[in-house]
Amino acid sequence: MKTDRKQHLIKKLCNMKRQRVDQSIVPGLEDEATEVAHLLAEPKSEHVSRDGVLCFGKDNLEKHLKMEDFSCAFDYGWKINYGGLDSIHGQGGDDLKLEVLDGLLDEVDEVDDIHAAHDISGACEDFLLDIEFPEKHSVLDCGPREGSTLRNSSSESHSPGFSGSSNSAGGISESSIPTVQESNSKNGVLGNMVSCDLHRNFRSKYGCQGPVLDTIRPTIEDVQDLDVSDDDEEPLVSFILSNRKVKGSVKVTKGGTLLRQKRLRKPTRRYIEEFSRNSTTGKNKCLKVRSQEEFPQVPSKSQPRRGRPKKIVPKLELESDCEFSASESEDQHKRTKRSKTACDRRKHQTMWTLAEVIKLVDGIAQYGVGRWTDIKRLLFASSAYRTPVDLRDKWRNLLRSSSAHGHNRREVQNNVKHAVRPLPKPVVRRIRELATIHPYPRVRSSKISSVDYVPSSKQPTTKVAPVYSPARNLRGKNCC
DNA sequence: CTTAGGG
DNA sequence: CCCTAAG
Repeated sequence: MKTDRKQHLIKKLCNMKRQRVDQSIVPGLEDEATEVAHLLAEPKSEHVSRDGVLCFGKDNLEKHLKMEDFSCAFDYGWKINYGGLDSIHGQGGDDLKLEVLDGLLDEVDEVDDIHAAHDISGACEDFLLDIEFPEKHSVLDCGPREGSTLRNSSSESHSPGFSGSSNSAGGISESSIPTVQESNSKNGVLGNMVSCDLHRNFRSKYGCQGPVLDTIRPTIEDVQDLDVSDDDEEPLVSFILSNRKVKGSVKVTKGGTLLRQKRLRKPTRRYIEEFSRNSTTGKNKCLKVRSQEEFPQVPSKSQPRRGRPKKIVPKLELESDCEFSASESEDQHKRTKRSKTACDRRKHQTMWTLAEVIKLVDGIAQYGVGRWTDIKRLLFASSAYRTPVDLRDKWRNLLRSSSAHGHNRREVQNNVKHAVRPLPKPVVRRIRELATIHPYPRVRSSKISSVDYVPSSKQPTTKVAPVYSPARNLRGKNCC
């Protein structure tokens, strides 16, 4: 009987929520919500609380509806259920999330970003899940603000009433607080306990940064354990979890298990080797430096991922180490050298987000191929990583991939989509266009063959050609 | 220092 | 991503 009523209430609530989505404000909902919340809290089944926790991050409303009422509705499924308006807003929300995250990441609210993200909004729909991983990954860069960003954007997606501020990046921080409260009240629908928990988290989050880590981390661990088996079924969940883990300033690329893996993997054999070596030689300085790099908190702007200095520091140490290790065999010495360099240049494979790719493509469209430093300075100025060389490499890869499954088989591409990181079709199209306009040296041959490139068409396409020389000037002028 | 190209 | 050669 209780469950019966519960369901009824949930449906009712659901309807109200839909109303709310449309009308943006429905007085009296809070009361109803509280009532339902009590009912739900009583059974205290595991999944209720879990859902509550998991729903915390993104699309609370969506998830609630999905899990409780529309079990078949997932991902964008729910958008379909809710018709045009919501579809638009939902997409807008996701789109916005992209923009906002990226914008904050770059600390520059460039209009370009918005353009870029907007361009791909259609594509995002398909690739949302794929985007989210890298996207959240990049969130690492903006620790403190990330929380509010996420929440803000999430609420954007289900409450059009707030979408007024969506266009201005400046309004985000302002609107985030009230929005958060909104989210909380929605969360409360499923359980006050959860709500309380969230409130705690929020409070600590907005109050002070320090304690947050300690507060959140245990929660994460708990939820993580619960969630392990559901990871496949609930991609959003993993997304949320990961995001929260990110708040713990731990680098995470995917599911929760990776967290521990990474942590465990940190003291590599090489590291231990070095450790012992250094301790025997009594050179702690080297060790210190290494330990700093071995445990990178986040690729923050203040600590560029790979700076030129890195080259210098190890070199000096190497020299002194050579002096010290006079007794060592040459082979060992050689190995030390190699391991040192390898250690310093360890791969921090920061995945390219779709937004980044689009920015890159935009930049290339603007400045042409080969002006990597300009593109880097103008579009990736705030991305501490991503050297011009990286951009070039990425472009090379993009060319390759775009030409790989180009005109041949779209279906295959769709199949590959799941295996490899897919590239939205519009983006691929742009890449291919750019590739035809200015073929990349050397790769050109394969490129041309696939696009049926005619050399004469390159010059007439003056759209980009003239940019080349102005860009030169720009480079000189551009001091920011 | 920047770019191209190879690994 | 990394490294190196070339301008």
